[in-house]
Amino acid sequence: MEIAVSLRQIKPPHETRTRILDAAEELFMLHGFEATSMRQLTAKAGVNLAAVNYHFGSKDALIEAVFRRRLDVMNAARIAELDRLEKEAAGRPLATAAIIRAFIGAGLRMIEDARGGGRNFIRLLGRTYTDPQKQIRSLIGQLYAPAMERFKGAFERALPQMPRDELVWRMHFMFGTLAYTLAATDTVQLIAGCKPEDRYDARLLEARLTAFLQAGLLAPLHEAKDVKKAA
Amino acid sequence: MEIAVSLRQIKPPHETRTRILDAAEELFMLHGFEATSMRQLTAKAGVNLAAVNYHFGSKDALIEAVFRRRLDVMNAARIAELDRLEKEAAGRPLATAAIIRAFIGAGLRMIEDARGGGRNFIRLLGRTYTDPQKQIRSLIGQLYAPAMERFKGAFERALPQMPRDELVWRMHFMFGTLAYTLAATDTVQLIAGCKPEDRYDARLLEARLTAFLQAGLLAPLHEAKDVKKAA
DNA sequence: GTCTATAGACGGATAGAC
DNA sequence: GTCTATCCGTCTATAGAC
Repeated sequence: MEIAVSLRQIKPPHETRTRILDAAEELFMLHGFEATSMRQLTAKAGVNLAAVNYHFGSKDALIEAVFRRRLDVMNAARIAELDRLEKEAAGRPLATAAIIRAFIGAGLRMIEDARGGGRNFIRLLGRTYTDPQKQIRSLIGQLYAPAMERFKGAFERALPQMPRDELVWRMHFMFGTLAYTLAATDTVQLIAGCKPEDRYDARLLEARLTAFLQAGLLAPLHEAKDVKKAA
Repeated sequence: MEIAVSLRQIKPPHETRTRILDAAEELFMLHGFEATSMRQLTAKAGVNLAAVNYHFGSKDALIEAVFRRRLDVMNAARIAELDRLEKEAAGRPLATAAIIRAFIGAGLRMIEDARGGGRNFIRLLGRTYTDPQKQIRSLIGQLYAPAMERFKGAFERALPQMPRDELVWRMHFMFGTLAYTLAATDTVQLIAGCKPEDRYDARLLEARLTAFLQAGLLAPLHEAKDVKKAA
């Protein structure tokens, strides 16, 4: 008699939300936030046009939800890995390379998840660090802040001799390298015909990135100490 | 009698084009391509709404013109600097740091040009490497291609012992660091309250970037040689 | 070359039936 | 929760007067 009830049992209560989030993740990655319309998005998700506003309130709120869903667990994993390493080290400072791997590992593992949409998200995330909309960058910054503080502390203990402002810049360079590497798809092919499958080989990429970033973070201090800023 | 004629003499023939390009550069940097409307753009430029289509044909063609105007001279300067260095070296291979400086110098000099709009363009460019629209990335790649080939050759001569595919990846990492550093404005402040004026001190930034990138490019090869790709 | 006016399509959001 | 129908604003592009 109540067909609606039996249908609802087949379809879990939050499936619509999830379908919307997955479709949004992919379309935002492919075309950007502005260029993705609610009509495209709901069509791809196989849900009604009005469902986005019902479940999320607005397009902006949906964008926020897309990032919260993944970033919270991603940064928690980063912090957990750092906790594990520090417990293991029992008070001794960590190796720089180990901290780097703890940071980049979360993103690299996700890039191999092509099915679950993780790869879509990682590419979207890498681009969004430099999104024109201040509101979006600020959301990302807020979601990153706890992990950022945690890793900054770990690097400070690992590199006690490095000036604080230099460390901040080198961490900034590190995020840049990672963000761009995960977001960009064309440059490598542009420079040289690189095998497409290499781009998503997380183990190979991790080795390459770690070697590059470790050397950069540990680089000798530049001599331009005469370039002093005015008070 | 002919007031229109005297007015036209005050206003050079291409001033309208230039005003449009300058306004577009700034608004594209601030809000992105999609979020910038022709109405905002022409209002800011102080020209008529129809002027963009008259002078450029379409919004897409305007976007292309914005990049061509700056990138052509920027990459020509990069190549000229490399020519100069190689002539000076008279056959000996160049130092890695010198090649790096020849590449990043063009962008860093532009970032100091706040008045002429150079800074706007650099931040826009840094973000556009990872633009969602394939058409735009492809344009950028095309405008970069000659300089890219030239620098790849210079690095190959400077680092003859480095495997070609490893070099390509390290150059990719280098572009990423530079692109992100020039495009991003928030991360440095997020990690630590960095003095805002430092972000645009090109000499300081050049020293920091060169130290980081040189070490990264010259890093020992990673040991993951067992990770072989299938044919 | 510059302007006004408008065509014509598409955007996000919502009211209200079911 | 889901759906249809629709409001109303904004968009790019262009026609045609000056």
